[in-house]
Order: sequence, then C-alpha cells, then structure tokens
Amino acid sequence: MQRRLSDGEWTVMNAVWRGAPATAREVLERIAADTGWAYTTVKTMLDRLVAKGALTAEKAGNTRRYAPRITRPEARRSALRALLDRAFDGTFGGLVHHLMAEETLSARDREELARMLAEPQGDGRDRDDEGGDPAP
Amino acid sequence: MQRRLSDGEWTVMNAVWRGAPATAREVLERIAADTGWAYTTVKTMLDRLVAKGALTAEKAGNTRRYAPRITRPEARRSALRALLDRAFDGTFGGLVHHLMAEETLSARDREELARMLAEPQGDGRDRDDEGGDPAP
DNA sequence: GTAATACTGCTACATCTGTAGCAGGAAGCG
DNA sequence: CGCTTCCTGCTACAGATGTAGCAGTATTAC
Repeated sequence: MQRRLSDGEWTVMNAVWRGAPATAREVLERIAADTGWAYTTVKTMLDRLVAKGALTAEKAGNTRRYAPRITRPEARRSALRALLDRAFDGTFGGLVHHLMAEETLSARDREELARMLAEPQGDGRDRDDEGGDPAP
Repeated sequence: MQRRLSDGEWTVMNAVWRGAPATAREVLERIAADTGWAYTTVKTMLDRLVAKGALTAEKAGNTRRYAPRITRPEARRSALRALLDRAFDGTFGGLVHHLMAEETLSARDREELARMLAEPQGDGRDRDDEGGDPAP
C-alpha cells in the first residue's frame, strides 16, 4: 500500500534509519530531545509505519525490533516527487528554476552541484545511506 | 497563522495563481479535468484557504473573487523548507546530495543549474511568477 | 414577474495525524 | 516468589483533510 509518510512518521523513520533494527525505546531516545514525545506516541508511530509497510517488526523476547522496509533514498524520492507535483508543476525544471531565483545555496552546495554537472551524465542511481547494518 | 497548505489546497492555489482574481467557478474549470471535484469541494478549499490567510475574497455582486495573499515563490519556499526539514536533515546539502546521487536531471535542468552556478553569487531574491494582475 | 440558475454560508462525515492513556503479561530485582 | 518495570496490544480523542450536500438568496432568461 505504501502511502505517504506524515511528518511524525518521517521523524521516526529518520531515527530508525540511523541504526536498525531498533527498539521503540531506542527510537524514543534518539528523538526525545527534539520531539518530547511520550513513549506510547513513538509506539503508535511505529505501529502505523509497520501497517503502512514502511517498517518490519520482529519479536526478540517480548520486545520488538523495527527495521526499515524502504530505503531512505526511496522515501526521499517519493517525497521529492510529491513536492514537485504539488508545488513545482511536477517537473524538476520548476524546482531548479526556483532554486536559481529564490533560494540561496551555500558555497558548498554550489560546489557539489557544479561537480554533479561536471560528471559525465545523469548516470542514474547511485548509492546513498541505506538502512542500518544488518546484524553483526 | 499561515499553516501549511495541504495537497488539495495546493491544487486550488495553483489554479488561482494562474490568474487572479478568480471566482470559484473559474477555479473549478481550471482544475476540473485533473481533479473531477464538485463545485462545492472547490468552494470548501477556497473557504479554508481564506481562513488560513492564503487567499483574500472580495464580493463582486453576489459572487466572490479570490486572490492570493501569498506569492507562489513564498509558498514554494515554505514547502521546500518543510521537505528539507522532514526528509533531508534540514539542509540544502542533503537535497543536493540526493539530486546528485539519486535523481536524473534533464539536460535543460543541468544547463540551468550550470548557469546559476556561473552567476556572480546567490544574489538572493529574484522575481518569479507572482500572483495575477491587480485589476486593470 | 416567474421560473430556472448560480452562488453563498453552513453542515456533514469518513480518514488521517498528532498525541497519548490503560490494562495485562513478561522480566528483572532482592 | 512477590514487587517493580518494561513492553505490547488496544483504545481514545481532537484537529486537519478530502469530498461533498443542502437550503436560502441573488441573478438571469423569458
């Protein structure tokens, strides 16, 4: 089904991607400072994410360990696509134009973009930070 | 108050930006093909957008004419910022990196980006498509 | 002027989201 | 072994969103 991730769900997913599998408590610890959420709130998010197919949950004793079923780049692609559709006429062009005219990029960003443009071609997929390590 | 725009609201705002002020019916006509919405659905969106402060509504006879109170670039900035926060660690760098590694830009986009990079500096704001013309 | 239309101001209602609480079983502490 | 903790599986509930319908009033076409 893979519906879109809500803001809160992104928060939790980001925490899980930072190191998976992770328990609810671990996730809470990672985001507590930023969100101030109650343990049960995190649990609800995790449950919903499992229901959405974004995470898997496996029992270890009486505790569940959650791991991503979708990679961060995948989720990012979807989110970016959704943004383009809703706000930039569905094309990268609109975003690029906006970046040019309305946003101020840092020197470092410019450098990276320049490097990208210099590279042979949009050689398509590349790797990025994937989910966490798969067991020691 | 300026809360974030929902998907449906973006659809309506995009239609209004295409030519303002616009009546509910005009908006409906512009988006009917894409959305298949009922007239009253558009009306609800417009009302909510006025409540959110994203549009103004002025009576002309017994009909209301809606006009944007926020520019498209402004809305885009907010939306982009929200996406960066939720999915790209809050920085352009994350997005740039993603674009480099995961997305394939068209030659035209590359060209535009290259031009942007070549330009003197992030000279800040520039114009873009603003709201519609403000009465003849 | 009437009848047919169009527009407006409410209301409605199922979902999805944010944000938990509670009860009951499993585990660890002494 | 009990008591204290911790985790889990439900349930809750208000506000946001998607998607309209309805009734009443203003306009328009005859």
